[in-house]
Amino acid sequence: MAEPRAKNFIYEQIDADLAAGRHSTVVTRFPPEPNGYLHIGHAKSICLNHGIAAAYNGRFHLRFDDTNPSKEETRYVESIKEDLRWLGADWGDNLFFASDYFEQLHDWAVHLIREGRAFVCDLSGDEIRAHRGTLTTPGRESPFRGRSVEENLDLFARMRAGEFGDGEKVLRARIDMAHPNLNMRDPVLYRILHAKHHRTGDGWCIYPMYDFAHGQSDAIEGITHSICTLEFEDHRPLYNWFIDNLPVPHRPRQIEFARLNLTHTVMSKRRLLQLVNEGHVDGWDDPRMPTVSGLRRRGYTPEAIREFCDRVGVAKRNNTISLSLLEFCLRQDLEGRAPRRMAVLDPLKVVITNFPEATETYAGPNHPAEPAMGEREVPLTREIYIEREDFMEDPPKKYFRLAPGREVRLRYACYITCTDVVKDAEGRAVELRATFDPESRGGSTPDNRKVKGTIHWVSATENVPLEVRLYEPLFSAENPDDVPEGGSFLDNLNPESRRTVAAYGEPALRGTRPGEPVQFERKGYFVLDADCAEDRPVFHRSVTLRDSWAKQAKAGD
RNA sequence: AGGCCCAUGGUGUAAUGGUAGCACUUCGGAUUUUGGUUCCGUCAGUCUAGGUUCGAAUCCUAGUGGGCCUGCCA
Repeated sequence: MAEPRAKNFIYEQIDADLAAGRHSTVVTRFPPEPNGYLHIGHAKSICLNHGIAAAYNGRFHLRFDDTNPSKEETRYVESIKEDLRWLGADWGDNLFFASDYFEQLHDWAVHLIREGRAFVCDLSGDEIRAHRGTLTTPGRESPFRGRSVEENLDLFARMRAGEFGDGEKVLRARIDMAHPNLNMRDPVLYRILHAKHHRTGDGWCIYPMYDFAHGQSDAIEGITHSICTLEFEDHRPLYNWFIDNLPVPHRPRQIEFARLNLTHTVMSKRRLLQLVNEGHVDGWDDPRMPTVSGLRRRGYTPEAIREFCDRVGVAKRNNTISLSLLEFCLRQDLEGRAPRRMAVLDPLKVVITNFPEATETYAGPNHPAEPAMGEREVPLTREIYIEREDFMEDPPKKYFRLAPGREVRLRYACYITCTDVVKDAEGRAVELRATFDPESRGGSTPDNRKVKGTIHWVSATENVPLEVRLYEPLFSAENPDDVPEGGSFLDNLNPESRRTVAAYGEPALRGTRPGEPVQFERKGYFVLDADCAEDRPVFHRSVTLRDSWAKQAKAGD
């Protein structure tokens, strides 16, 4: 038996089932409804299910839970498959649809009717609700509960034949209207829906409810462990009731775990949809969205997401994971593989007054610790841009970047000393004058003098203009729901969540391909947008580098 | 209010009746041609009260706190 990397309570239960001989193999599944896009919470479930199947050398199924034609569309099926493939969750030949089982499910409904365990009910939706009772009071039995098997069979057949309109009748299980678990109070099994289904078309006008479809679909596929989130805990007795009362070929077991929550974001489909519909973001794949497509566009890698899903753990306690863990996983993954480049995001011109007119070329390793990644050429000219924040006219003690009279190293190139500050009418520095030490070419000097600061730079004449998008969390509050009485999570939307700047990059950036991570030295990891025009590259910042100076400076004020 | 579930540092997660560990975060230090990386260190935890036991984070009871459930959604 495989030794799982992260042992959690689900593995223990599976071990126990295997040890008791209840199963000889392990089969899991990911069962999305094709009515929306996948988010990082789904990724956790995918990694869990796929990881378990892999750990036990079992099978992993992708099954679309498409029992509600009024909400589901083929385009969602495609995007979900794309997201799974990208995440690396391979379902092999095991692609299924609950709608493939409609005929079998229907036969099982007939079976229940024959056994006297299901009946056709004419009550309206409102009446069923009124009969259901409340959390503290028992429900009342439907007046149609006592119909004969023959009448139920006839009525159900006519429901299927399309003789009734939407909502006129439903098929319900006959269980217990006084059950403390409301799911057991004669739950609806089938409803009438004259809607075109994305796969079965007009083949059906009655559709099974989730409860009647899910467990039986698991049983049909031989799923051994049906892993779902906590809110289905109350459905487990019903799940088991169907398995107990139907001649199903296998006996799956439902196990619940706590869904993933992340700070500074929302995770429910409803709210994500609201963000898109109300234009708070550009779309489902907006790089600020916690969707799989948004994270992908932001520059997250499947490896980083899988590592994250591994690290968050699996338990039954409600949890909220810190966004910093997600960012940590990305940095960790990109650190070793992203080629280094230089780009200036907030340019300040520097004229190196004693620099020759001709361009000089310096070699910069693509990675400081991986010589195998090679190097690229970086042109240095008399006029360059540096980051505005890398100069201070009146620096605090521990600032070791450029200041009047101070010397810094231009990364990979040489030392410069600031000699003059050119200011505009408001006294703001608009240009610096500097001199360079010809002895320092290559980044060090024969006298071995120490230069504390190394800053990045880009030639003012040999560069690539870039559009760069800088991101902050979509919500400024850790918990977007943390609002005063009567407020909305939208009140916590971060107005600074996206900032677009015009930047300059070194020429080697021209060779970057969409989706390929790069590190802009000292500024973070970036990714070239897949849809931008070739002559106007757009880079998204995936994540910043850790910045202990920023922290120190902030603590200083 | 009825049923079900949950409770370990700031966050997340281990310890399965026998020394409370790991990771993220925080804060420090070393190294560094990225204030990055790497390395080392630091702060900090078993919800409360009873009980069982030689011994309880772990088992039992009660309390407290939190989550879910009254769709012909999934």
